[in-house]
Amino acid sequence: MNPLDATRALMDGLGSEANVCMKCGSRSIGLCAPLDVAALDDMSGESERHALEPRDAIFHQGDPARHIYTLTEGTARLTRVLPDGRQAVIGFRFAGDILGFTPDKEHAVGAEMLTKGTVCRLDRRRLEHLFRRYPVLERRFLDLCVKELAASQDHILALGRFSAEERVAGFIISLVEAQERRGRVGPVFDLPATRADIGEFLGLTLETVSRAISAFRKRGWIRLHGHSGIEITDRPALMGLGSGEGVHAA
Amino acid sequence: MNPLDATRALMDGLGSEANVCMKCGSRSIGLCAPLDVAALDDMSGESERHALEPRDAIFHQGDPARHIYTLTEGTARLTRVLPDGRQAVIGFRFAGDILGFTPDKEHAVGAEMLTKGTVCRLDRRRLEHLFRRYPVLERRFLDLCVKELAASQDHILALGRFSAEERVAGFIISLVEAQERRGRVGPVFDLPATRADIGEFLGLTLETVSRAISAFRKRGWIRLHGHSGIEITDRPALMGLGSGEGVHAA
DNA sequence: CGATCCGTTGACGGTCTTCAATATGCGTGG
DNA sequence: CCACGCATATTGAAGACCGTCAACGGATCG
Repeated sequence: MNPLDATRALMDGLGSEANVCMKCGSRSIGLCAPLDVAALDDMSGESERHALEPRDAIFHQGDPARHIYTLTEGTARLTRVLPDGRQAVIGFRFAGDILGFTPDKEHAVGAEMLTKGTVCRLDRRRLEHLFRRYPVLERRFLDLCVKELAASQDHILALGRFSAEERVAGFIISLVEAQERRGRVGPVFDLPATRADIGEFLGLTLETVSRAISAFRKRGWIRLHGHSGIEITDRPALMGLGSGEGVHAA
Repeated sequence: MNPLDATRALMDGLGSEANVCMKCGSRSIGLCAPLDVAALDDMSGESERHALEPRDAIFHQGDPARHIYTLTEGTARLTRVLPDGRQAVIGFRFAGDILGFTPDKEHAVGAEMLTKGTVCRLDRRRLEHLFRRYPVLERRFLDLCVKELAASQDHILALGRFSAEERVAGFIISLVEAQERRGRVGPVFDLPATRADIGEFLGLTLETVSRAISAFRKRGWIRLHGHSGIEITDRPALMGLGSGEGVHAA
């Protein structure tokens, strides 16, 4: 995997294929891809939808892990907090991604909405049941999980070795690519996270993120449209910086 | 999971149960735990052992992923390199851990020995075959993979939010706990990685790692025995620092 | 016994954080 | 529709932390 794909894959998280799941509506569960119609029916029949507002929690760190969720609309962030209150954003999740899957008793991370949206909730025991009935589903979880792991490792690489501007550039590119993979076309893309959210994801302060974005703007690499619109005007430049083709050339 | 467990679980990686695998000898493959004797026999019959020296590569980043490996003796590191040559150590692996499992065509990380040791090599197609014959094995991979993912997320948290000393303290604690879980008792533990390796794992330079270790020594928290022996003399202090009970108290 | 690798320590400089002030966009209610 | 107020973003200045460069010390091995 290209290091540029780091955050991209991370943010895609579990499930990013584009096919339609019966009850969940327009956007799909990547998981459903290998299932036949009967299985989809099973799965849909056992899930319930919930509408959520910005800042609503889907689940909290430490909650008993009784359900898994599919984010069907909107954007969410995964967070992890330390005993002393410091917090990090572990990743962002978009429509089609899966949240809260763990073999543990409790959720190790919390999940909160950044925008309005909806989730599909599936009881964990029912998922186990589905695993037994459709073994291919379990294999799919395994594959997605390994992909996610690779993405996390890329993020580790970025946090450990990238400068502030490199991280922000990589983040913007991954955000754009994630939206393109979901069918977005226009030159203006969504920037659903605040500077603070981005900073907590990249291990930077919000000021440093803001300065990096301003620098890109001044160099003519991007243009901002309001508080949540971003246009890429020099994609190669951003990609070069964000994928580790640093000055430290080999 | 306690944030302190971050690196610990990461370093344990896939597989840490203590039971004996037929051919691999003394230390076990965690994977084998749920299998019966016939299955173990199958698995052992299809693997081959390799002896390795320090700095030997087990596989390189980009190699076709044709095998998976069980580290049966010794310590290894997983590395990932950037186009410009910058490198990060993604994690350390110890006896009993699994290396190189991926659904992708190529290895996304490289693996090299830090010490002398041996690995058990299993053809990937044979693993797929075993998955079909013993479905519980696949489920085990999934669980281990999710655990590993949680560990990576803790490492992300550490890289993004911990100071240099906090990271080094957390690393030492996890190293010690990993060895204790493998049955090591004495007050003196093994430190199989160089300052440079530790630095590349923690996103620091070797000098900064050295300074942190010196600081702990001067505070009476640890004592060094030669180049690869470390004794913990004030464990609560190290644990407090390494688990994020920072000054920023809640 | 010299060579080499690894670790330690010091001085200096850069990057990013911190603290602070100001500006801009956005929603609300007049 | 415009004015107001709040949240978010921007920008500046100062300083902390860590990286860089460099010299030295100690251990191991041939």
